[in-house]
Amino acid sequence: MSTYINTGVYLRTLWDELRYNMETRLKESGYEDISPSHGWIFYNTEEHGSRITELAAKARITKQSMSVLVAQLEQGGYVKKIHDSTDKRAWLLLLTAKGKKVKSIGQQINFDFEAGWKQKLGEADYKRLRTFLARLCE
Amino acid sequence: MSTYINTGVYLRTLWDELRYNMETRLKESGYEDISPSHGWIFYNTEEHGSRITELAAKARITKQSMSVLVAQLEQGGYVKKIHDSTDKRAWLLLLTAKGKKVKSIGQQINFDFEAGWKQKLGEADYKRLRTFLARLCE
DNA sequence: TTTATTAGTCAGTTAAACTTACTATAATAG
DNA sequence: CTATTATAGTAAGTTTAACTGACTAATAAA
Repeated sequence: MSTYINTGVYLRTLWDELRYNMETRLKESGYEDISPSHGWIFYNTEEHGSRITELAAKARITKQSMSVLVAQLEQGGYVKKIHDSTDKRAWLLLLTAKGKKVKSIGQQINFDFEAGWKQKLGEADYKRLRTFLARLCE
Repeated sequence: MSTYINTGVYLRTLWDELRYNMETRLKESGYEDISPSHGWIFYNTEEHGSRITELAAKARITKQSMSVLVAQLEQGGYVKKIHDSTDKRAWLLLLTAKGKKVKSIGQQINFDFEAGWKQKLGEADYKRLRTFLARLCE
């Protein structure tokens, strides 16, 4: 009488493992002032610069909350703000060299962790899994 | 020059959609005193009863934090605590009838949402996806 | 030119985590 | 059989990341 396990439970379990790993590894690497919510900013800040309002909307938090997170990263030297030449009210958020380094470290940490998944499923099935997930995210 | 998207990004995106849907639907159904953190308790409280310490460890939060969440659910009438006959220090947490109802509503909400995913991938591929995820969660 | 919208800040609040310190019960070691 | 240690849970206070409401400045639209 095994009960049906919602797909979301699997997603949550795996996402949680991944996030836990990231926190642990980043702390080991000496980045103690970065939290998962900051991580989102590293990942979603565009090369050419992103607006706070735009980031907030994508992250589904208020612009005030995003302002606070950004201010923390600014203090840590991970991001900087420049004036937006096309709109004098607006700022553009950019990753600094330090920020870009952390971003790539983070991506590598996830990539390494996911290598364990690849091994568990085998190369072919892991690729299929990724295709399915990508289709669902479209 | 498309860059590799970490699998975790897909997981997070989908998990986020699901959670957002759950919050919206539960509120619509009139359950405004239940948050995602409480949802975890509904899902993980065993039929025969669970200890706070045990739940806290599984959820990777402190027992104090779990105590607070449990107290809130207790006040809402979703759970009750009974003495553990095998250990006089301990309590066993149980879902009340109201709690069980909310749990099944929640599962149905997710199931309905995931039906959209099933449709997007097709029955066969969705089943494969679930198998892959289940294997990774083992 | 007034009015509405948009980008962002400031001040204060809430929720869910945290830490440190505590009580009560149980298990174990001398 | 006591003394110590471990475990279950509570209490008080703190931190963090979210929130709301009220604001300024720049821009767009009527």
